[in-house]
Amino acid sequence: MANRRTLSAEDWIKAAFQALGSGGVQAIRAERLARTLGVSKGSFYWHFADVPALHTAMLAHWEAFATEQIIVDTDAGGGDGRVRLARLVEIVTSDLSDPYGGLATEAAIRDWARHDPQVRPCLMRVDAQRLDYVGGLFGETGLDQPNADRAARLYYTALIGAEHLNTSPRLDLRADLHHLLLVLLRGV
Amino acid sequence: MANRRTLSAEDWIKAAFQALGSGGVQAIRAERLARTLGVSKGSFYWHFADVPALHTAMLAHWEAFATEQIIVDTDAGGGDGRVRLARLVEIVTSDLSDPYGGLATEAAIRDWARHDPQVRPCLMRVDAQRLDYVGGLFGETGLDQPNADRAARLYYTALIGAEHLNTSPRLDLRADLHHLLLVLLRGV
DNA sequence: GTGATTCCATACGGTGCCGTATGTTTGCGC
DNA sequence: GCGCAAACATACGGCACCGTATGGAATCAC
Repeated sequence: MANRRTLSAEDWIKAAFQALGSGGVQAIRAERLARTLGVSKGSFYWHFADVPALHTAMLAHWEAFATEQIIVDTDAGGGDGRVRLARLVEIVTSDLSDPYGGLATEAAIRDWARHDPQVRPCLMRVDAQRLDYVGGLFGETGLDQPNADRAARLYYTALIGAEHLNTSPRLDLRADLHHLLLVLLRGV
Repeated sequence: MANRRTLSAEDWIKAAFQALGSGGVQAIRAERLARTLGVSKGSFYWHFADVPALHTAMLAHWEAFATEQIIVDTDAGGGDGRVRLARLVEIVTSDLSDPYGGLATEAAIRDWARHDPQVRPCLMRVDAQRLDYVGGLFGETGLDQPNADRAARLYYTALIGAEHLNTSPRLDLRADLHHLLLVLLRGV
């Protein structure tokens, strides 16, 4: 019983993302999370009005996090646009599963948005911001605007696809994605 | 009360896919489906032992369907490998939502596999068969084996990505995917 | 120290679902 | 027309969850 401090809303949100990643949206339940955190559900209903309130809090956190996380992770270590674009492949093909930013979380939210119209605009904003960022990186390499934008859309699409195909360890897409990057960088 | 015949297991499976596409795996419930079909749940438990039994029946149906559906749809209308590969773009970017083969169903199953280890091998087999087929189409266009395989992996990955990005009507990936196909067909 | 506020526990009624057990109708064999 | 099996309906106990209501400990305000 080392840690006996009181819980914060962020603790609940983090646990909720853990549940989201491992079981989908339906796994986010008040009583279940309470058991995981070792408290009663009375605690939950003090921090949140109800489960939908937790949902919106999660979305707000994730939107702020996911929008800049890709930028921070990609810029870490420096390098020019080409190097940073290549780093995106490593990020996507590595299966680090930390909340909030893990791949399981991302995939779960993308699936969540498919069944909940409230989530869709949030995900669309994140995608749009990321596309702008990736397009900027392609622009840094010397591509003109239309080619950079198209390369960004295709590259981002392939990365999302790889994210959803990582269930199969047989097909290792890392080298393929690097090759795609090379092709796209040629402008064509 | 026009239709008063008795239900078959396929009727239940079709309704279950409908629920899967619109609400995810957790939406597949015996009593819920019974209400949708206008019968009681006693009917369900006559056709299936329990809900997991329905799940396995669904997977068996989907595996047989999804494996050859892409082949049938793509070959419909004929054409050489290049034409058929282009047809894949139209299939993926169109949002026909019929069970079983709809895009929502496909995405839901791909998400289902992420949370249920029993589904994973089924999805892996489907992906492998489709990759072989797409690789064969690229081979028909004159690419050598390694290039055809790599093109198939990248093309299939991008198609899957587009499938999961179709929540956003803003980015119309159709033209981009056609462009990617042109690039991949050049061998490189 | 005591009043208020924070943070949580406990207890409650209600709902939706599961799986089973058993009754009921319908059609077919003969 | 009778037995029989298919294809349901009905009714039951049980579970997991929701949200609320209320009580209690712990901490701070002053």
